Amino acid sequence: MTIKIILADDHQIVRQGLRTLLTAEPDMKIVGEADNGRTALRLVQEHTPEVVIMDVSMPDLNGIEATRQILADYPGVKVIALSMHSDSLFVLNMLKSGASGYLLKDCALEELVKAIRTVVCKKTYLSPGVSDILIKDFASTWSDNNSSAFSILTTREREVLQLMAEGKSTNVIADQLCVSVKTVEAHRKQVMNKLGIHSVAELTKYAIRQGLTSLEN
Amino acid sequence: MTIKIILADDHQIVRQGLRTLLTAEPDMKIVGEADNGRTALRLVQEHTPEVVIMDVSMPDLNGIEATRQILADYPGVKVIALSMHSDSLFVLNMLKSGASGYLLKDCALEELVKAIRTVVCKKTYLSPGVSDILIKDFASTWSDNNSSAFSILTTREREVLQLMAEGKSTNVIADQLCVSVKTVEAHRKQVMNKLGIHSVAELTKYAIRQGLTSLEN
DNA sequence: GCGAAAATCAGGAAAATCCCTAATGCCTAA
DNA sequence: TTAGGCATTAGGGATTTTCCTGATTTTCGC
Repeated sequence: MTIKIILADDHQIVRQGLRTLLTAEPDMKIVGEADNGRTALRLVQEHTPEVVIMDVSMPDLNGIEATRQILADYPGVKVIALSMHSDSLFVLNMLKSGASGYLLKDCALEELVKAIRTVVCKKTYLSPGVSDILIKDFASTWSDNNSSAFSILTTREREVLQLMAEGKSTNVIADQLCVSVKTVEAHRKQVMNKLGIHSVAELTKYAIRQGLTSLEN
Repeated sequence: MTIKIILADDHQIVRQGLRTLLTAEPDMKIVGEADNGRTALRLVQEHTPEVVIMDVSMPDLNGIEATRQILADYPGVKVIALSMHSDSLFVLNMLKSGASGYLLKDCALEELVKAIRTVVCKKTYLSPGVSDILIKDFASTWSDNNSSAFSILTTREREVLQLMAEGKSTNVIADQLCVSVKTVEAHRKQVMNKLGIHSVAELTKYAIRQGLTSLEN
């Protein structure tokens, strides 16, 4: 049986590399490619793949949020996170969102094949080094700190927050989400109230700390 | 001869610890304490100390900027940077600003005494580990990348940018700098033009990358 | 000193934000 | 099954901020 795979990464070169590698495997087939989370979401609905290779930080809709939404609708899909940073916040948020694996981008390409085979067998796969991060972090701050963005904010609110933190104006956000400016304003207001933060600058910092957006881009 | 010292750190506990340690040295005297860069600046004018112990990230006016301004007026003053993070951006910007030493906060307190004695003898002192960072970084990205905030923006513009990135409104910034709102607006506009960035969110990210503000606070 | 750059400020138009209100749909507990 | 809570959507009008243009004073290097 063929394993259907979707690639989601905003760097074309990365996608090319992965595609080349994976097409060499006779029992794997890439059925779709996305350069942002929103497209990935749509492709999953279209193709119901077994596995999604998901970059953590992507513009528009990030990998963490995309993973949450995919798994809410398709709990059987296996998501493997792929990231440059071994930043613990990203790793933890990604795994909290339900990812089955976490790979660092500097790992050997062959590792990805191994990871895919592992997760389709209902197991999980972590890059060497990632598990260390987990242990260190669980031991310290994160054990019961459950006030992350993912428990206080609604899905829509997180979306709006991310877009704000990416520097988009209310107008642009409204367009992108296909709702009125007023709605976006309402969400932003709600986010600010919930977090007790009333400036875009501090909202941006919060979003970065929570892994909703990154310092780059 | 007594070495006059000024402490600038926004954490009271840190200042207390340092004070306790340094008062044990018969030839050293703390002549002033500040919890932000602006106060530090004023204290230097008042006391013309030999040494300033300067935290890198402080609210209102950060340690990097404060160091620049102090050394512009008092080139003989020795500034020793003190920081939690061994983040290379902070280290490099601090040293570019003219600091004579860089200590990590997790070093032994006795190291500070050693550092002070070293810098007053016209030499420099780096925490073990900091020099590694320098070498690694100079080798890679930083060799000629001179488009940092410190070469494009004026002093005033950096001040305004930092305050913006701390979430302060134009109004508050104007108050704090004792100028009119219109002036702050003009500076912000200028900053945005120079950087080609036109949203507070992205300005904030830029400021973080440049070490003008930190993710906390 | 002199010129360029920096820092300061004003007025009015345009845009974004804030505050209040409210309809709709969905889920849950009584 | 119905009432209530929450998420999402949205409008109107007041308020605030931003944007654009232009101008004066201050500073600083040569």
